[in-house]
Amino acid sequence: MATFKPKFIKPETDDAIADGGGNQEPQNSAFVFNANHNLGLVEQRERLPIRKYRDQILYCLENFQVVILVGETGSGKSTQVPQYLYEWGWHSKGMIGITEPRRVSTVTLANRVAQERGELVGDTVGYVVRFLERTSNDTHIKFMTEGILLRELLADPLLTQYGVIIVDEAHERNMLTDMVLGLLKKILRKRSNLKLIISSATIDASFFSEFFSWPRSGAEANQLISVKLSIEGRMHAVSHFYLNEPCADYVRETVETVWKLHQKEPPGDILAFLTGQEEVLEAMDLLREYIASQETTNLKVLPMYGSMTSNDQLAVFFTPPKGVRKVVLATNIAETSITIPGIVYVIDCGYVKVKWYNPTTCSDSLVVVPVSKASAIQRAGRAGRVRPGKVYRLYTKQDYDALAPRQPPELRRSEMSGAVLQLKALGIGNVLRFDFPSPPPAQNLLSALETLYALDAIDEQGELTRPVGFLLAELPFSAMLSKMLYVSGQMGCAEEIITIIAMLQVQSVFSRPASAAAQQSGRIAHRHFEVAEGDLITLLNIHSAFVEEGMTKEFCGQYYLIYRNLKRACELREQLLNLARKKYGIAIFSCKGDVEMVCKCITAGFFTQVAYLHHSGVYRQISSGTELAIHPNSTLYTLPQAQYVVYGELLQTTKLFMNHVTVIKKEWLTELAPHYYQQTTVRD
DNA sequence: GAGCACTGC
Repeated sequence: MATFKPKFIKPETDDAIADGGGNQEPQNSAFVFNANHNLGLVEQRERLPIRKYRDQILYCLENFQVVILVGETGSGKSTQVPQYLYEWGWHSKGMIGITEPRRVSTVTLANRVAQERGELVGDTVGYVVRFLERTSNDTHIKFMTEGILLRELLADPLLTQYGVIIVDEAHERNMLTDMVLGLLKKILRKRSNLKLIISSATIDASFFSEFFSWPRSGAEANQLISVKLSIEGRMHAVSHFYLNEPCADYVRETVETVWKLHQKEPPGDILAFLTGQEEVLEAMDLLREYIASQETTNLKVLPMYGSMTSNDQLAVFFTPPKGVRKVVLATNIAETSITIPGIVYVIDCGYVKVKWYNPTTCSDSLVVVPVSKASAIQRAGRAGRVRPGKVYRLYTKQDYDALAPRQPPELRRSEMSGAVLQLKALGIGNVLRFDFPSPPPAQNLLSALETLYALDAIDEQGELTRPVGFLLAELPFSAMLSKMLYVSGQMGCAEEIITIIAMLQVQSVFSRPASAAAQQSGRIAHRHFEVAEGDLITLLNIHSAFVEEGMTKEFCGQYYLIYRNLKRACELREQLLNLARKKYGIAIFSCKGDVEMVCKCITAGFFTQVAYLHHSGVYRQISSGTELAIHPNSTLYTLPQAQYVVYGELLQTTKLFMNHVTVIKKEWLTELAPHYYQQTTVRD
């Protein structure tokens, strides 16, 4: 099509391809193509791209304390490097520990490595994730989640059991990754015999090598601490195309690009990235208009976003019939979490929706911002998995060049009270001076310290209090929920509070179907559990009903609930009950239907997050007077407004919305948090 | 009347 080509220019040099070749394998692919799947395990190991780097890796580890391994997951580094170290005898200096960001990959990798060694997992190769442990005295290669290593640090601050630590997927820069890296830096300076391997994406390698460098004295003064090692990957080349001029409406531009691509380009499926559900649905409608204008339709358009039911999501994994092209309009879910097969063309709108913590209002904002280069590269890489592909970026080459290298890491965008508590428990007195890989805004740390002080977890000097502070640091959830649990032990309703906490740990239990009719039925079904006290008591009701009805899928189907999440909440609940009783000595009693008691415990955790009904008819934050609204997802949205409520979280979108809302009585505030609420500050 | 996406102790 003549009108199509001039819109995009191909960069004159191919350095855009070289630097943006998509050399990043998704972290947690649902599908990993293995060309050697019918070879024996030994031959498979020999054929992996990483094999030819083995001696180099071992050499670097002999000579440097920190090795930064740059390359993709498909290169086999997560499974092979631990084995190379073991085969070379590194385990004689202590265990080889590998941290992973997720439970599933931890278990899968351990199983795979054990299998390659012809052993059962739990022997030489073991793993530890929350609630699951497969290790023995013979375990020398130990896979674990980052959270587990952090917990081990509490008992063994110098990690004396370990000779080498491998931090896998470090470029993800989760909150825990950053905590672990900051703490490891401290340890490495004290223990010169501890080695660290960081697995990273290209874009972050220099950052890590700068972070892991510090002055040394004597003969070693000029010797570098870290070294970078790049491992080539197996991706196909991706050609990059840009707009000549910025576009005004990227949803429309996406649709037009899909259509032109479809007319002009050879077969191959299309994946388009948009920022949210609303845009995906809008683009679907626009594209349907194009399709309706044609006589024959050989284009299959599919949406893909997180809140779709998993059944609807499955549609994108099917191969379309011959002669039909599949177009997937997706949110960021397709960037790393889900790998859609058959994609040859990618359209990148250039924006992403992110959550951002605002310490002045203690709320999260949901904002649309330009993507980072790392994301743009990751998105483009989705086109090069099956054969050479093409990416169409709906912005100019100049705009691309000006993009930030990466999104600020999670730790800089999040509420910090949990992290601060952890650091305090590890003996780091002044968290403002802790060496974070990317320091969070001081404001975020100060706001976390204020919260912890209000919860009575730290004293005026910033020291952890006994018993509350130390208990809160040990409990595996947020400081406010931990406080709630602590108080519930004293008030005799820990059973109910543990249920509520477990329900809050899992993703939403409410199913939200795509069709309008089903949405309406779902809403009516959910009303069955709703109570005037609010969302947390509603969750309590759902849990009881689920258990009473035999925890069946049928029950969930009938009431539009997500079985998978409810079942996980029940498992979590059982384990929390055990943990609270055995490890923390919390008395587990049920208040047997005394709802007021449960609401009081909720208040004891959330008392810093209170809103009162202003005479103008809107809610205001009690501490600041800021206007707040009940989130439409809350059960209280449709009920008459109560005078006082506490909330679990604030989200800024079109308004400042309160979520997880519970109705309270004003008197409880001065009763449960007298140090925080002087009688006079509680308004009527 | 509104919902980027995840993960962990």
